[in-house]
Amino acid sequence: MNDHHPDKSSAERYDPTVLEPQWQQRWATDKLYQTGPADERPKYYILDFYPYPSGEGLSVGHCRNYVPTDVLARYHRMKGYNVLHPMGWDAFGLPTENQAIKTQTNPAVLTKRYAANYKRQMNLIGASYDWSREITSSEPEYYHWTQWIFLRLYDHWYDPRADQARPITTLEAELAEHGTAKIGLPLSERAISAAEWLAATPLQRQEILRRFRLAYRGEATVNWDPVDKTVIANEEVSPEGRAWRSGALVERKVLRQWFFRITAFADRLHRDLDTVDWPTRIVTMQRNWIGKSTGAEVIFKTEDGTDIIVFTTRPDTLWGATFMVLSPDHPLVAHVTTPDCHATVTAYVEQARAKSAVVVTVEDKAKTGVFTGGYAVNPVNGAQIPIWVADYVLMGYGTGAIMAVPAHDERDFAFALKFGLPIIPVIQRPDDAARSVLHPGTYSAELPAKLTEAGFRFSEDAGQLVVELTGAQAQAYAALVRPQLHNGWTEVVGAGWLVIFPDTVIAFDSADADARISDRIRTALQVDALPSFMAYLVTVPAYQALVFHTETGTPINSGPINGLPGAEAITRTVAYLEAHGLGQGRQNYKLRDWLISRQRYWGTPIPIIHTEDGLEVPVADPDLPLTLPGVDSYEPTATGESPLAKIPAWVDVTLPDGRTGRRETDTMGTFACSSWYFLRFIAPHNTQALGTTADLAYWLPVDMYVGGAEHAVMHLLYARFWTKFLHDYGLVPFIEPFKALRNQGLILAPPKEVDGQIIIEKMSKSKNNVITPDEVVAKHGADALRGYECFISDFEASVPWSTDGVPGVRRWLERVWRIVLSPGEVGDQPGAYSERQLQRLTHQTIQRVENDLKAFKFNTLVSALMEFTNGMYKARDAGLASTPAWGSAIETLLLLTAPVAPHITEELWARMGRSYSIHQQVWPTADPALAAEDEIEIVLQVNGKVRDKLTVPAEADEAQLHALALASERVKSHVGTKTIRKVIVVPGKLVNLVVG
RNA sequence: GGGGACGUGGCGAAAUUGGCAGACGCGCAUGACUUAGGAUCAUGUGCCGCAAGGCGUGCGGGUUCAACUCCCGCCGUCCCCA
Repeated sequence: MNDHHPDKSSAERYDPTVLEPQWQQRWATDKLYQTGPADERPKYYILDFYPYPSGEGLSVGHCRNYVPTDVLARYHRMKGYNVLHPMGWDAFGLPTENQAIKTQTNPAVLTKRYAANYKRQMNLIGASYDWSREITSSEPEYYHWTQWIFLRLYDHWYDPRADQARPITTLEAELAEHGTAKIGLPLSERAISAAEWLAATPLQRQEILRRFRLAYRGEATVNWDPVDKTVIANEEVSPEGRAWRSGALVERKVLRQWFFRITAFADRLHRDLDTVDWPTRIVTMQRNWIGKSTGAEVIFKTEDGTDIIVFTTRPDTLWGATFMVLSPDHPLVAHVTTPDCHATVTAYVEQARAKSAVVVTVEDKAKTGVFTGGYAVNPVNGAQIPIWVADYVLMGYGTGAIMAVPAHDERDFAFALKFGLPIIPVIQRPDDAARSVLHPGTYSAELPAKLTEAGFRFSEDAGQLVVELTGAQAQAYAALVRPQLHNGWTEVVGAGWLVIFPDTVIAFDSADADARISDRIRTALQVDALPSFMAYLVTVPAYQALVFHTETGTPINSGPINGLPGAEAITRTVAYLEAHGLGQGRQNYKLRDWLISRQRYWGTPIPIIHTEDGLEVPVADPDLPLTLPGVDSYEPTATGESPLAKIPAWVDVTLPDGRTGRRETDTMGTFACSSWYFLRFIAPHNTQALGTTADLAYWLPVDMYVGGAEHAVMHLLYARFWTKFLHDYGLVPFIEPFKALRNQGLILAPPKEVDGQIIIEKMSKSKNNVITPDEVVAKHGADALRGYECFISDFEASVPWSTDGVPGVRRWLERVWRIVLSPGEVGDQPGAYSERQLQRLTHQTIQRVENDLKAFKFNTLVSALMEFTNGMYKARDAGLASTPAWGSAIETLLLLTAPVAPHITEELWARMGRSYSIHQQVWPTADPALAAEDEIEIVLQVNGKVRDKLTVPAEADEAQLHALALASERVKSHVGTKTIRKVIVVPGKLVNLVVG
């Protein structure tokens, strides 16, 4: 190669717009990225969240994850892995359907058009997807298997003893023999006897099995989206009660809907989060969503012996339960209400229903509730406690009934104060803090001196004494104070809990004591009504911080569990309840079953037929896929029925046995499709099966799954659920679908200045600030775009797009271009850079790039390559371009850069006469010996400040460094006459002299 | 209200996890070269100061020979849950 005027010849200039399409075409022709079958190589399955194709196409923000996953795919191919890197389309769903209605176009046509555009853009940026495995969830070849899984779920139940899903036939056999006796149902669920099962009609049996099937149709109060005219899942409702997609205020309706029994898998979904390499943020969000709590069901009996089951996470506070609260929807409300309370209770329940029918609101409203007139018995202490109805207890959580322990639960405390119910502390404060207030004129003049003498700390203000105590001192304090009280009373509050009158001391330890204390105080205060002692205490400012706590601790006033440590108090109470038939331990979850019904056209049809006599008949496997009919109008009906209901030719069916029926007209929400798509990439064209177990076992789980954090709960939770079910079913041998997960940060619009203020907002079509990959590629090429997508910032950080960033990366690529094609023969700075240095840089860069890839640090990976390139310019100026180290450096630079910039490296590889394709070469191996430094720079500090730097052999030991540091002139001048007190030597790093 | 994350030059950001703060890039400045189509190359670029030197990772404390990093308390931004 020659050095004559290298830069100006146009043939030599880097022109991505010419070379990129050429190589893309060649790769496609050669099927370079097509993944073969399972083989002996280790596999690497790297997957992007499959996108919902919209008419707007991809922005540079969408490429934020497509580029890094592509880099990883290319890297792993070069490392010798069998790489699966597929792409498909999440194609069913409302946006496309709404678009179809608006434009009077078939949604399948729109989907094809949008997906084709996405695919074009992905190819434009050089993504190496295996397009032979492309899937589209709205096509019958795909949703055939969505329906197939639905039917398997329908045909299974969850056996809590085996902790796995089993065929429904096993349940039927068990019901015929034992009923539900051995299944371990929660107390709050109605048991079925074998006799009852055997005597049941088919319709009754269907109702019983519905309680167990993993896919079931149940009546439920659901979230109705009045804009999209469909039901949506709880997860799709925002905390403000708005629909996730449409933004409409959600209404509540009672409808028959299809559900998946995800709650059966709640514990495994919670537990197995321990086994995945996911961002902790996402793991925490999933845990919170599942909301596991451990506690107990407790049986409270009403006066007539009816059981009311409550769930509590704090069985240790049972002795402090001074009233009960039922949800307005609780079935026993009418039963416990006495005739004279009937009118108020009925009115309250109706009003509560009306409130919740409008909006799902935040639970922050004022406490409301009414007394039913009924009483229940506290099972552990026999106390009669009133039963109230209040809307702060929700039917959907726990059992819809609670025992109220106002001394240790915030909502109960507020409720009890508002309605004058007794509040009895039953858990010792862990800090044992207590206080006593002595009012002016109630105590003798000698008391302050006596308190001081006895060692009590107190403050005095205008004759009011506030004494700081511990619970342990309460009795001694009472003995000291009582003789000095000549008027009124005082009390020990917080721990120790005593009321001290001149004539007696009363322990505040029961509802009974509460009544006696309140009586005396009421008389003393000369008030007409004082509902409870606590109602008085909360009016004393000095007591406010001490009257209430929610911590676990040692029980007091709690009979047999008094004095036990908190955790043991809970287990002992549960054991006590179980031994006496008063309750049982139980896990509870906030997670609700997954509502899958959508009253819309553009979704997977649910393969169930309803016969005239009310029975559900699943569509037989050979009749799958059950395809969507072609229709002219996609408009949803306002009645809560899907548009499919208006197509008799599709809806009305005759079964082989002659019965007639109607097809289910609800379709499945799109989260059903996305709950298993990662499995279909293994066998996208298999018409006989979803996939074979052997292939699924080879390719899965997904090794690296990359997408946005907005799917933290819904998609990832559902996909995990289906995976666990298919594991129990025997199709797949793994329990978690996604081994590792990473979330890309958002790319925002470039900052713009409006009225002197810098504004950064999200890219959106409506704000007209979207930057497309098309425009960037046209200007600077795909490789520059890819490089900048990597370089822009840490992968997980949100960051505005900078229009100046791409040219910077492009300049680097041009430098690579020139250094490879026109290295020059002689440099003008001979000796400034050594061959050994170039060699070291080469091998250090291999190490850095590889480490950065493993750590998902694509930004520092690119800067390592830039530094490598800069180093090569230095080497060239030093005249190293014809050395062996040079050739190796050039080759390494191209190989390391190939994943980030596949086009330019392929072109340069070819121009160097190397064999096609660079993407099929072996990744270079770093030699630690060649990467090692033989000289390093050591920092010399005096009192922690850098005063000098030394270059020393890398292996210099502590003693040598010590000596060199003391010999440094600059160090000496800073030490001066001061004494050296200490010398810290960190070999390879620094020497710090501590003087003074 | 509870939980979590973050806060570093003019800008995007690095920092092997307690050891030289600001790598790399953008921008800017100066120079070289050139009939410049977003050129290229070299040098410089945290702040204050003529300098010696000092000050610097949101603010205030603490631990340590040594703190962007660990601890405590504030302030601010964002996210999740109520």
